[in-house]
Amino acid sequence: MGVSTRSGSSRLQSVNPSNKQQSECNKCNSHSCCIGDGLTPEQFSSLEKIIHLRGPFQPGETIFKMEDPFKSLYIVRSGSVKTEGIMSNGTQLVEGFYFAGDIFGLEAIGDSHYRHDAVALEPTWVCTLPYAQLETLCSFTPRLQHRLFNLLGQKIRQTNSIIGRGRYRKADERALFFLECLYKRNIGKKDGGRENIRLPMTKGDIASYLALCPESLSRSLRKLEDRGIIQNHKNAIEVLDLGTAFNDICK
Amino acid sequence: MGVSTRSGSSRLQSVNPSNKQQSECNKCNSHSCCIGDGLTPEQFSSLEKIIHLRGPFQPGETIFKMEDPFKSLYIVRSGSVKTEGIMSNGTQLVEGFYFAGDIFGLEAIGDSHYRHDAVALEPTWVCTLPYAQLETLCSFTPRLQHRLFNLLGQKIRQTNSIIGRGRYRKADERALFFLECLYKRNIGKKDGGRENIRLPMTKGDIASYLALCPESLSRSLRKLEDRGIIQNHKNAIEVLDLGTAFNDICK
DNA sequence: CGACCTGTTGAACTCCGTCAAGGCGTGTGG
DNA sequence: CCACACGCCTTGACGGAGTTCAACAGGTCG
Repeated sequence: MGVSTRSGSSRLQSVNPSNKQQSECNKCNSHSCCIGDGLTPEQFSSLEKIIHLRGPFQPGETIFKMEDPFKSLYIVRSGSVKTEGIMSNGTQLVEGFYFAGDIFGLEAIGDSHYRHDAVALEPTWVCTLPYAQLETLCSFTPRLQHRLFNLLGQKIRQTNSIIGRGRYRKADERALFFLECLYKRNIGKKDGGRENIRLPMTKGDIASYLALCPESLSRSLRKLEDRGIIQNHKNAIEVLDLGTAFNDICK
Repeated sequence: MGVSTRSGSSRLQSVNPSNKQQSECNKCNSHSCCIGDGLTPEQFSSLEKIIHLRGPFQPGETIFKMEDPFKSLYIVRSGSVKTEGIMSNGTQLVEGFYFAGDIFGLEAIGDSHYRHDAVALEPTWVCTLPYAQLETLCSFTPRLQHRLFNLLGQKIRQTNSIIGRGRYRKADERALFFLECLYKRNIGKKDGGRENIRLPMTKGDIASYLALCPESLSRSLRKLEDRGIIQNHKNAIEVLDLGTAFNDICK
């Protein structure tokens, strides 16, 4: 869930759709992004007909809420999104982070409503994929069906990898693993010569996502900093020696 | 993942296919089980053509291994199955439990191989659903496609519910929540007047699944026993007062 | 019978959550 | 412009929950 561990479509550059026209995704030549990979032009235009661009959402603005009836899947076009649910005791918890090219809302498939809120972390544009129409389109387009099945399988694997195995890790390892995931997505995005992981979410959000209290995360980051692995900033983390540390700490 | 929280198809009785003929599933009138819900007879027979019955697997016997190339989804016909993966440091961890009517192997969709081993917990029969053929069939059968999408969405929700939210719970709550899930599946299966939860897996497996050490689970079960909520046996747990305790402890 | 596996119990220690306080950046209002 | 409040993050001290280590009980299988 959330922070992607894949490599393929994760390099999608974020494109700022400043005009409300359909803008070109520099991977797929379409705003339908990664889901349209490998379609013929005709299939592509069918897909484009059902997709809508929505935005901009301002930081903290809600894209959909738990109570909303499930109508659409979403793809992040630019910006970033968190999803957060609520425990039976009332505490909120962050369930995923999504960046440009990521699809979200998959958890709601087969359900009547969403199970969590989706909130923009920064100025954000999204594409909506009306699900009923998408499913119909899939039944005429084996390639699209194949893509969607694969995305769902991938989502399950990601959840197992990050959430599932994260449970067995200690706080330091969780923090490091999280950074590793973000880092993989940010390859090539060097700010001023140094490799930076930008953090559009708060540290509190990260802590919640990792099932840690904010204090524990803060201490873990401090430890990593003391070891010379990272440098901790307010809205970013500077990467000094992530690779070897990762192999070292997470074995 | 694993322990199902749904209610609909969970009541599928386990059927012992003692003859290798196609045997009747008493919900779907077919060994294709829940996935074939709502298909026309012709669609049904297409589905049945690609499905194969395999078994019996003996306790501890492997149904598929991590290294195996992904070829098929599986449905538990009778008996029960655990899936277990391996952490980077080498420790094994149980990722799911599956009972009659449950589908497993979904995590492998879109991947070249399985990500974990599947092991029978007791004498077990399974149905194999060759995935490539299933996908092809889906593209001719919107209803089947719909079912499979829904199963995938459901799987994601289950994982989020049990694994995701379980992380924030304390040991006692995790144990209780796990029992609650099993109990819901076992409604109507009263052994000798008292409500029993049969445990085909070891306590160690359960502990691993809940991300606890076996000692902690043992102590948690003891606490629940002392409170008069359950009675702990070797391969079963007797339910005394689960409902109120659940509302009480998990709020 | 003894070897082995699973599960349970006790004691010591470790990690992390909780509580409390303070620093820093930002926005607001005087 | 400064004062102040507020949210976010950090740091320290403490305590509790859970892991680790060790020993043992009960069942199963050779």
